Amino acid sequence: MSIDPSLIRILTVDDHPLLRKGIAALVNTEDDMKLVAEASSGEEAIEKFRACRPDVTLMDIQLPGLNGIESLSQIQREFPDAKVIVLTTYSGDIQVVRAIKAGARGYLLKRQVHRELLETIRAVHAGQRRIPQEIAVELVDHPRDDLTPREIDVLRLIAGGNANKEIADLLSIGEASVKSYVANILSKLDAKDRAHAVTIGLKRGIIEL
Amino acid sequence: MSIDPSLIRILTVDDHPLLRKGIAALVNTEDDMKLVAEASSGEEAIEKFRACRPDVTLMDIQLPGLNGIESLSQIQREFPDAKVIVLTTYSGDIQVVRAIKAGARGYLLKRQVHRELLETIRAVHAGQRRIPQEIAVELVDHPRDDLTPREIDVLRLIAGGNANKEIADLLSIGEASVKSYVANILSKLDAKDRAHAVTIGLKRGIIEL
DNA sequence: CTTCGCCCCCTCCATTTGGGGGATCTATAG
DNA sequence: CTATAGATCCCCCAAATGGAGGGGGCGAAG
Repeated sequence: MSIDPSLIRILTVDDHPLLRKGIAALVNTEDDMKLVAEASSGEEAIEKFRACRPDVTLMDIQLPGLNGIESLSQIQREFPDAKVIVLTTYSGDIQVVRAIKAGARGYLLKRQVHRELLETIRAVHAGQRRIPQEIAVELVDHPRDDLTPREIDVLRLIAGGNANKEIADLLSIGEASVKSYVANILSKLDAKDRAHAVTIGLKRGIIEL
Repeated sequence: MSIDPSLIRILTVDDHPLLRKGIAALVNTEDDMKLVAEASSGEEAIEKFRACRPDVTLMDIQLPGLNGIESLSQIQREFPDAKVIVLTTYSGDIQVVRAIKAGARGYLLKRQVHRELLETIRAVHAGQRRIPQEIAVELVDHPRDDLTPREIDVLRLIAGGNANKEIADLLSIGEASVKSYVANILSKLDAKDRAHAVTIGLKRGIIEL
């Protein structure tokens, strides 16, 4: 029962069973990799990580519920040398910045993946970082301030079709405050109006549908 | 080289290679199914369909580029007895209605899929239809008119942060026309304002990010 | 301690939206 | 032919928006 030191033990985290199956199928055709666990939520990811101590973790950041980045940070806190590769569907995503800040070693778009996935797993396992150029550009293009929690609240309510006054009531603040939040949001997101802000917020993963 | 009549020959259409791999892995563990082709775009789907004449086609409707529903309709036109199951990520989706109108025999959310996928494949292959309740409810809740092409144009431009006057210029029509389109959009989508319309449009799959 | 960021509140005002109407014209379906 | 649906345009008007200022408190980080 000795452990082959060259065998890369992998944990996958994704809420789509089919995607996990796809990763499993891909990984298990490789001699030097082995899928040791799967998780479908942030909480489960943390549990499975504790239990298995995988060499490399492949993690979707847009998980149902609240976490994704959260569970990534927590894993990093507990296991500072955890090697996590983030998988995502969309590229233009502020989540990327957060993921990298939270300690992700690699970043991949679900779309490309084939060779890249295997290469990235091996590179990250070898201690390297793999952030695709496409994403690095994003980081330069949008060094923009992240929205504050309150601003995100407001943006979410905007997306829900609430007028400033309604937002004010819902948040128990004055309409004037809402207006200044909206102004900040538009400025930070470089949006032309609230509808545009919604589009950008969704694109960047600041809010969800 | 005789063809086993009980063997269900399957074509998968999805732009995510990993997802196709997942489906492949799942399908190939079943004795009565065989994956005979894969496509990653609408055009490719049509080609592959012509070439392979699969018994059942699993198709994602949110394909890159323009098609999805388009290629489904085209396949149905050419091969009226084609059995297509539509796969999608999100549920609240007007695409569903279109897909069903276009001749889809089954409808599945990527999320659930496991048993359901196999069951649905077999059911559809046997000539049945499989529209989950969850979706059927949508159809009742939103028997709403689909947006007209022009309205969709306008909605897309709204999402891009364009003011009515800008939309008018971009479409080379009068601002008054834009205003009436916007009014129609708000009414049809049951949206409170343009920002809300964007949210709903994205949720229903009328427009994309 | 002092600064800075976040959060809250305010006023004034031009511009834009959105909700009522209604009116042509064209193409297509019954 | 007639009805229907889509695309285009028009008016009026109340309400909301967004852009420009301003101020103040509070907590964390320097």
